[in-house]
Amino acid sequence: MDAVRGHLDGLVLAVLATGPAHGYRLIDLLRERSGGFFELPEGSVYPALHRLERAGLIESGWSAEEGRRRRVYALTAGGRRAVDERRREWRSFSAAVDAIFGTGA
Amino acid sequence: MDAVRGHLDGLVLAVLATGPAHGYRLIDLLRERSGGFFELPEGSVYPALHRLERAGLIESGWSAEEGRRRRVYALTAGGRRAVDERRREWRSFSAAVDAIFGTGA
DNA sequence: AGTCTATGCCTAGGATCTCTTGGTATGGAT
DNA sequence: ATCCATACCAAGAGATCCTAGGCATAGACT
Repeated sequence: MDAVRGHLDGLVLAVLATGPAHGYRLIDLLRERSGGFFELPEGSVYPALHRLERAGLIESGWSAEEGRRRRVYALTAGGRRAVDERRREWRSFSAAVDAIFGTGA
Repeated sequence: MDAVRGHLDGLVLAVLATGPAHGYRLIDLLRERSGGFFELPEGSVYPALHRLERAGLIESGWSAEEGRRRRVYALTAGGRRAVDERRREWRSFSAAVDAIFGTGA
């Protein structure tokens, strides 16, 4: 999934905008909501989560239900603003790329 | 323009699919056809062209008209196939991202 | 004649990001 | 008892884009 490069953070934020989730669950949600397109390895998603937390866009807490340790992430106020920003950027970007590729085969 | 990461090669191929061009002109075409969105520095585009030529997707020749030296690039047969492939990949990818971002603000 | 700007090519190095590969641990099923 | 899914993490490799330079010619302006 090298094509997500530069867009992964926005995607993670967008999923978390629909509710808190832990890393492993997030990978499932990204796959499900993309119609199976995104099959992201843990080695991509976990670093992204740490990055976003360092940036103050998400925050985490440990959940101990069922005895399984899970780090659950949720958007901060800044994160909620960031989602809208990333979505706007994505729309501009994809419109630009669409214009270049045109309506070919 | 860090967002193009991973998609620049496809964009370059798409522009060259509409006719040969030299590097400097390519930068103009990318800006014009994207409605001013893509303002790519030479340091991004020239390496991309060299990459694509090494990969056999484009080929170049020197043009000396007007005394100005220009390296003009054109798609190879493999390059023409690659454009269609890249466009399909882009469509899949952008549909997946759209699905994740949803129809929010 | 000299200078400036636009055109036109190029490269080295830094920064960032994703992926590969490996490790650790628990819970449930066989 | 063993295996697989769940669940977290980190180190290092690889790829790519940008910054910041360098070099050269043509045309315009002073």
